[in-house]
Amino acid sequence: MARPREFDFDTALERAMQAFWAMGYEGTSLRDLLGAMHLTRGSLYKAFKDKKSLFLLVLKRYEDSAVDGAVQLLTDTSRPDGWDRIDALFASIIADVTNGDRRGCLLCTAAAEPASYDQEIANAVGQSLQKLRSAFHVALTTDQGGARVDADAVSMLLTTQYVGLRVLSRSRISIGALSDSVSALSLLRSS
Amino acid sequence: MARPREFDFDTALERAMQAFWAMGYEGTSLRDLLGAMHLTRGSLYKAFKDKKSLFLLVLKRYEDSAVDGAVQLLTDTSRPDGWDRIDALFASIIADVTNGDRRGCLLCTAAAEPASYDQEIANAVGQSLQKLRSAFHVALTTDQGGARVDADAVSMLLTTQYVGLRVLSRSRISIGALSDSVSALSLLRSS
DNA sequence: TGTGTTTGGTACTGATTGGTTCCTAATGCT
DNA sequence: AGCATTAGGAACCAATCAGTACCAAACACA
Repeated sequence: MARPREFDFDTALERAMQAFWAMGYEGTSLRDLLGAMHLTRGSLYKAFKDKKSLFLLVLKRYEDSAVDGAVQLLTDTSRPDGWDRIDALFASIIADVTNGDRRGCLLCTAAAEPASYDQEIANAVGQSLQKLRSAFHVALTTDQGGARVDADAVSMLLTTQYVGLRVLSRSRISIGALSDSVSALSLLRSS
Repeated sequence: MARPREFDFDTALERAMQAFWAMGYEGTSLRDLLGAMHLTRGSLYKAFKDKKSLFLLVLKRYEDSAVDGAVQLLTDTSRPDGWDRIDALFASIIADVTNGDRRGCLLCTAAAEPASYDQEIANAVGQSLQKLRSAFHVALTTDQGGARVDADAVSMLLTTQYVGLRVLSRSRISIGALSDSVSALSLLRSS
């Protein structure tokens, strides 16, 4: 009934995510997006309404990929030791940086930006972080050592640690320093 | 031998710091700065060269005020219990948010921004964070309970927590969640 | 083969970006 | 008083910002 779309919506969204991931919301201009997504203005605005709407879709996509990936890792009870799962998650953060990926986390970057003054963006970011915290909580309470009473507090500490590490990943901090931070988490294991 | 400056350099710098603190480096435009500093373009560019140079001065000023304040708190050996000092620092972070100050930390915000891709800015940020980590280290090794062998790792974990909390402060996260994170730090005390 | 509908692309919008130019005003020194 | 030097301020700069208007191209359906 009408001309079909020439580009793949999902591919374009993925590319937009990569751009926002590297440069943040304000830091990514429309030109950047058009280049990364291989689109022209007309197509972008027709398909995604405007920059903020696109970013909200990207946040959703990020939650469905990166965040849910972390959540699955943390809640995978086939690995009976919850702390093993937590260690694995933080090890993957270090591994990213070791592999030269210093983009950190889209959500964590967005949280620091003025973009977070926008209610819809703040809600999306907060929701994803809440998901992450809940997953930490699950890992702490499905630990083979048994549920701990302080899981609420520790899950939040781990979330804060996640955010801190991801933000520091974007700076030129040494991998050794990041590793130090992660290794200290073992002190929380046997409590 | 020439016309004297009509504005106070230090006051203007302080005002620039407040502006950058609230909106980040990229997020603060020249118009914002001129308004906040009560200057016109000519004065600003004559006195501060350009936006980035001004920001580097601001980072220095922030280190000399906010960071050094935290360092002094952490290294004040008149309080014999190092963990008391650490608790006091984190309590002040919560207090800021409780008092409605959700600006977080200038350095932490800068670390997340694309601004950190700039070497000079990244160096300044890294240096201040290193200062903070060293202060945590001092607090851990001048603790009345005696020096601990894992002070390197724990000091970095605390630095990461600091960054994470300051970034989350900028989002709409609840004070309760932030408090949870801080309260969990007590688990690191007796190890 | 039209006809209606949506796409892709270009040109354009007004506003804003960081930065410069240039002139006048204000001072200290001679 | 006159001169050198610098501050303050307005006008101006090209570049870029996000977003819109408009038109031809491409398709489904009749």
